[in-house]
Amino acid sequence: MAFTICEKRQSVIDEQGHALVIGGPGSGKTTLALLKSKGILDTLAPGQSILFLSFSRAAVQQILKRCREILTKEEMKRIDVRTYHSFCWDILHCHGRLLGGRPLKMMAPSEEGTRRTQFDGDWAAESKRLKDEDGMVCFDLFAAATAELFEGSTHLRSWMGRLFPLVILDEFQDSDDDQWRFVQQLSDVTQTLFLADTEQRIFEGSFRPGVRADRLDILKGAIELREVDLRDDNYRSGDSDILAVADCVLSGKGPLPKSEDVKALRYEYRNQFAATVHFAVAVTLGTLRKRGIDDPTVAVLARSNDLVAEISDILEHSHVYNTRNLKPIPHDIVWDQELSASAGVAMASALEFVSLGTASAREAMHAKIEEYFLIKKDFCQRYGGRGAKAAGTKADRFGKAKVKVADGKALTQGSPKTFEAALSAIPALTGDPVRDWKVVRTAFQAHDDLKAIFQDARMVRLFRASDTLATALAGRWMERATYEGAARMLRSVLDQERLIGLEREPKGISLMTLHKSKGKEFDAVVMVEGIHSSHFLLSHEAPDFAPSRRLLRVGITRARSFVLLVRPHSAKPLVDAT
DNA sequence: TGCGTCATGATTTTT
DNA sequence: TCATGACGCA
Repeated sequence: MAFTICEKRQSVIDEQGHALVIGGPGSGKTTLALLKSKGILDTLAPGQSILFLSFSRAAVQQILKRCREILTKEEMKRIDVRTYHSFCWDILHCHGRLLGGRPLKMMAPSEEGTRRTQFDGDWAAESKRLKDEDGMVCFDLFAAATAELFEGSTHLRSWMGRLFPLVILDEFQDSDDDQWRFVQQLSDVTQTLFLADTEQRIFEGSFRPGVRADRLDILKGAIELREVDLRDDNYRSGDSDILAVADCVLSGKGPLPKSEDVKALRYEYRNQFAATVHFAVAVTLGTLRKRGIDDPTVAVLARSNDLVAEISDILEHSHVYNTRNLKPIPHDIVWDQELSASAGVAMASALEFVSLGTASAREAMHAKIEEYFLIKKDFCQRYGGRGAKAAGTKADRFGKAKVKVADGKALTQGSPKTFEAALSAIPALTGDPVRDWKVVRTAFQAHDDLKAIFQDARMVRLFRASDTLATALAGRWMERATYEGAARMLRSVLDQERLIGLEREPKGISLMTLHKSKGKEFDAVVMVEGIHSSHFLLSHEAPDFAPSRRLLRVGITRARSFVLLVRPHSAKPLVDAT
C-alpha cells in the first residue's frame, strides 16, 4: 500500500498535544495512528506502552493486522490494542477495591440475561444496585465504574498517565457518555489521539444510551486539540471508485459514477430471488478470480437477520439462473452468539434425550427449550418488542410440559407433544455425531413453535466449535453408546470459544447483517435487498433516508475490490437522477 | 388453554 | 409474501 505522508499527516505525527483525525473508511486513520506510535515507541521507558482502544473484537483484530504490517515484533509488544470492555475490566479487576472496599466481580452477559429475565422491575436500577452494594458489575457498567475510579483517585489517574504516554481512541464518534467520562480523565494526564468517522454512526438510538450525534463537538469543546480531516483520501480500495459510489449513495445525489467495481443486479419476481442471489455470489467469486485474487473473502450482507438466514438457505441448495446451473456454495454466518448457543444447547439436550430415553433427560430437554424461549423473549423485548409475546407463550408451553413430565403426567396436546412424537419417530442413532445431529434437528421442524430453534441452531457449526464438539460427542458415544452430557459439553465448548476467541478472521464467504460488517474488510461485498422486507431505504426515514444511507455506505466500503448490489426490480433508486 | 381466522406491516444492536 | 398478534370459539 502506497502511503504518502503529506503535510497534514505529518502534523499529526509531530503533534505533542491532543489530536483528532477525521476520515472515512480506508482513509488511513489507523495507519497514521500506528505511524505516530512507531515514532514514540523508541522513546518509551521500560513498562510503558501505547494504549489503542476500540469497540469490537473484530475491530481490534483489524488493527492488529495493520500492526503486523507496520510495526516490528518488538514494537508490537509495546502497543496494547484492546476493546474498551477488556481495558475497563482490567482496571476494575485490579483497582475495584477503591470503589466499595472489596474486589469487584464481573457479570457475564449470559448471567446478566438470566438474572434480568428473573428480575421484575427496572433492570438498569437493579444492575447499579448490584454494582454498588454487591460489587457485581455487568458489562454495561464497566465504563461507568472505570470513570468513577478515575474521577475518585488522582493517584490512579496519574499512574495511568505514566503507564500510557499515548492513548489512541478508535471510532470515537461511537463512544458513550461513560466512555467519554473516563477518556476525558485520561486526557488530563496523557496525550490522546482520537480517530473518528462521523458517517459511520449506525448504532445511534436507544440501544446504547449515551451515544450522541454531537460527540465530536463535545470533545472539541472540552479538549484543546489539533484537528485533521482525511475525508478526501482513500487507500483501501486503491484506484477503485468504490468510495466515490458509496459517498454518492450517502448523499443521495446522482449521477452514480460508472464503475466496473460496483454493479447492480435486479430481480423481477419473488420466485427469481433465490436464483438471482445465488448467481450474484457466483458472479462475485468469478470476478475476483479473474482479478487474480486467490482465496478471496466475500461478505454477503442484508439488513435483517431474517434475510441473512434466507440467503444461507438459498446458498445451501442448487439453482438455475438463465440456464446456468448453480451449485451450493459453502459459507459461514455471523449470528447472535447468545441465542444460537442456547438453541444449540436445546438441540443437544434433545439429542441426549433421544439417545438416553430417560425421564430426567426428557425433563431437561423441555427445560432447555423453555430456557431458549425465555432468552428469545428477552432479546425481543430489548430489540423492539416484536415476537416477545410469542416467545413467552412458547416458553410457557414447554415450562408446563417440563412440570408435567416431572410429575409423571402425560402430555395432552400442543407443540411439546408434537415434538416428542417427531423425536420418537427418529430411527436409532448411529454414533456419527454429525449425522445424528442432523436427524434430531429435523424433529425441530415438526411444529411451528420450534422452527426458531431450528434456525438459530444452524449457526452452532459456525463457532469453529463444531470440530471440537463432534470429537467430544463421538468420544462419548464410544464410551457409553449414548450422548449423555451433550448439552453441557456444547455449552462449555461455546463459552470457552467466546472467552478466549479473538474473532475469527473471515475466510471464504461470510453472511451477516450490514450492522455486523462494521469494522471488517473483504475482497468483495454482495448486498441483498428483500422484496417485502429488509429494504435498503426504509420508507419512514423519507425524504432523506440519512440513517439508511449511512448504513449502505458502511456496507459498500467494506469491499476492497468489488461490490454487487442485488435489488428488487421495483426498488427505489439509491440516488436522484440528475 | 389451544387453535383457526384475519388484518397488519416489514431494522439493526460491538461488549 | 408471510410471520405476528388480536380475537373468538371449543
